[in-house]
Order: sequence, then C-alpha cells, then structure tokens
Amino acid sequence: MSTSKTAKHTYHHGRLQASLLRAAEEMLEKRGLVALSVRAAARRAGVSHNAPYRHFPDRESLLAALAADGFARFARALEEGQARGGLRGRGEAYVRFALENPQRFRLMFDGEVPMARHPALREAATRAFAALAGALAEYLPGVPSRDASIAAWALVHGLASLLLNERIALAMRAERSDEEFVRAVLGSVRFAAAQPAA
Amino acid sequence: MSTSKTAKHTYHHGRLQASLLRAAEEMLEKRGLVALSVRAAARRAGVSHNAPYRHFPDRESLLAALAADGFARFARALEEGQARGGLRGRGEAYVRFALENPQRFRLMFDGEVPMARHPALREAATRAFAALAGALAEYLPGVPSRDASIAAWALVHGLASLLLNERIALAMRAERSDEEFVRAVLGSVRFAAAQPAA
DNA sequence: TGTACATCAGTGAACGCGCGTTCACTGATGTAC
DNA sequence: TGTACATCAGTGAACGCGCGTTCACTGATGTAC
Repeated sequence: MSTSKTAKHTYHHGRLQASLLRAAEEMLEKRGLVALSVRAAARRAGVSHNAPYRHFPDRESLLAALAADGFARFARALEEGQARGGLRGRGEAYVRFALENPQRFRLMFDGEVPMARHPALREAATRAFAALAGALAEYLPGVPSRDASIAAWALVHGLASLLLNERIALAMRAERSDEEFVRAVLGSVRFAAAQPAA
Repeated sequence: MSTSKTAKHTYHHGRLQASLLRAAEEMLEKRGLVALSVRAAARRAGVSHNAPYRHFPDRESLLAALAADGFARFARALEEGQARGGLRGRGEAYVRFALENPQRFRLMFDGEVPMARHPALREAATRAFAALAGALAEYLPGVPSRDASIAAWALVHGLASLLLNERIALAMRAERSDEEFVRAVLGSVRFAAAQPAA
C-alpha cells in the first residue's frame, strides 16, 4: 500500500515517450492514420493535450517515430522468418507483418511521412531495406542483375498490399487460411537465372 | 462579344458535377487525400463552398466518385496495354497507370473509401478486377490453380507500389528509365505450370 | 543530512484555423397553358 | 408568343468541432554545497 509504489503518476510520468508511442500505435491500428492526432494520443496516454510536445516537436515527428519503430520490428520479423524458413520464410514473414500491423505497414510504405525530414526514420528504413536486399542477393545467386530480387520484393509487397486492402476476392482464396494461401501463391513463381532472349 | 456566350456562368453552372470531379482530381494529385476537402474542391471549381452538396451528399461520396472514375480509366488503360503487348503489356500498363496517377491509385487501393457504402464504386472495381482475372487466366492457361494469376497480379501491384512510394533505391534502377526498369523486372519472373513438389 | 536552486516535465487556458454540414434564401430554367 | 409557376442549382451566413500549437504557469526531481 505504499503510495509511491502504486501511484500511477503525478506530474512526472517517467515513461511518457514510450507510453505515447504505445497509445499512438493503438490509435493508429484502431482508427487509422487520419484519426491519429497528438491530442488523441495524449488523451489515451492519460496526460494533458500538450504534454506530448515535450517529447515530439510536432505531429509528424510522432508519426515518424511510429514508422521508424515499425521498420525496426519489421526487420526483426523478417530475420526470424528467414531463420525459420529461408527466403520463403522471409517472404511469408513480410506478408504476415503487413497483415498483423496493417495501418503501421501503410504508414511505413505510404510515403506520408517524408524521410528527408526525419533522419532516424530514414536510417531505420534503410537498415531494413539493406537487410532485405542482402538476403535476396544471397538466395538468388545465379541472377546477374538485381532485377529478380526486385521482382521477389515486389511480389511479396504486392501480395501483402492486396490482402491488406481486401482486394483479392474470396473465391480466389479457395477457403485456405492466410498462411496456406500466401505459401501457395509465392510457390507458384520462379525467378529467371538469366535474362530471357527478348 | 455576346455576353451569353462568353459568360463563365451565373448561378447555373451546367456542368458542376464534372467540374467538381476535375477540380477534386487536381487537388488530390497536387496536395494529397488529406488536403482534399469539399470546400477546397468547391473553391477550385469557382463555386460557393456548399454548392457541391447538390451533387454529392458528403465528402466520402465525392471520394467514391473519384475512385470509381479511377477504376474505369484503369480498366481502359489495362485493355489498351494488353492490346499493344499481351500480358506483359497489361502489366506495364498497370504500373504506368500507378505512376501517372499516384494519389488516385492510392485512393483506389487504400481501402479508405468503404465499398460497402458506395455501390457504384464497388461495381467499377469489380469490373476492373474481373477483366484482370480474365486476362490472367487466358494467358496462364497451363496453371491449374489461380495462384499464379494472383502472383502475377501481386507482382505488378507491388512493383507499382514500391516505385510509387520511392522505396526502390536508385542504385537498383541502374540508370534505366521507368519503362525499361519495369520491363526488366517483370521479365525476370516465370510462373509455375504446376505446383512444385513441396 | 539539509537546504537552495536549476532544470525538467507536466498543466490548463487560449488562439486561430479549416472543416463538414445545415439553414433559409434567391436567381435561372423549363414547362403547361 | 406570353405568362404563371414549379423546380432546380446556386448563394452566404452560421453552427459546432477537433485540431495543432503557443503561452505562462507549477509541481517534482536532482544536484551542488
């Protein structure tokens, strides 16, 4: 019953930055980017509407932090996927991440937050993309150009986007789970070891 | 010098619905979805801020009309692409449409406008997707399931999205034009005629 | 161990803004006769 | 061809809203001595 231990907080929150990010993340996934305001995040974190300005200079910076955090988790998820199942495992992890964090995924890839203004975001994204490119190069060794790597990337990214936005008719899913469906679709493609003649 | 001929309009505009759609389209591509308000569209069309309500019950309906119109143009562009260059021509047209109408493409695929509330949009999208599915089935005849078709769709969609959002590093482009780059990437993929043995 | 003080991280009031939408209106158009 | 009138497609004022952001403030914390 010691008050200092159980007291939620008075004035000094302690972990407001982290709390705000968590609150913002929840808002984002629940209500979408448009509904994610500084004030709403503050409300959700149980703090006055301008307390966030101690930690983020403006709304865009909050979004940038959210996106950067997303890229870090994304990179980790891809590594784990690859550890479990090689390139295909990585591809499946890519799609899974998108389906599990749809709004976050959109925020990361929509270009809504300009990387030029947020170096930390740029770095997080660059790291994730570099790891991705490395993995692709490693697994598609016979391919002279990087085009097949790009194609592989585009394939999983497109599949993620289409599933995310529910653009793939149910009929085409043929009652398979996300997991099975993604595996089958990714499995139906081969990458060229050399450019075809014409 | 006849006044009735040259007068822009007084009171009755005549083509306000079309003008609004054009104005909204311009706003959308110039400033993005967030900046596209009913008032802004009205301003741009040179009409009072609530004249649009004679033609669209609310903002979302304006967006829905914009998206539906986009799907119609999209379907046409794909047909033309296929007429010129078969399945590959269709794929290239898909990517080209996205690059030429980035914000419109996002609006169409983002799921921002709920199709359930806008039947005309749903129909336009369904038509476009049905044509796409038909073309894919026709050109990938040996494939037993539709999975390869989905993969082909995902490939072009993903490539479009990644290019659109400038997520593909310049280095990977290797100084090729959009046109050349897209052709090379799409050309590096083969679709399986049958499911591989695990 | 106690005290003074700088700093930090909150608070709450206030601002101006553009927005979506509603309202009562009015000028223009078209049609019946 | 002319007139009465219904309807249509605009106008402009007004509303309430949540927002981002600024401001002056204050309570809590940590540190120098």
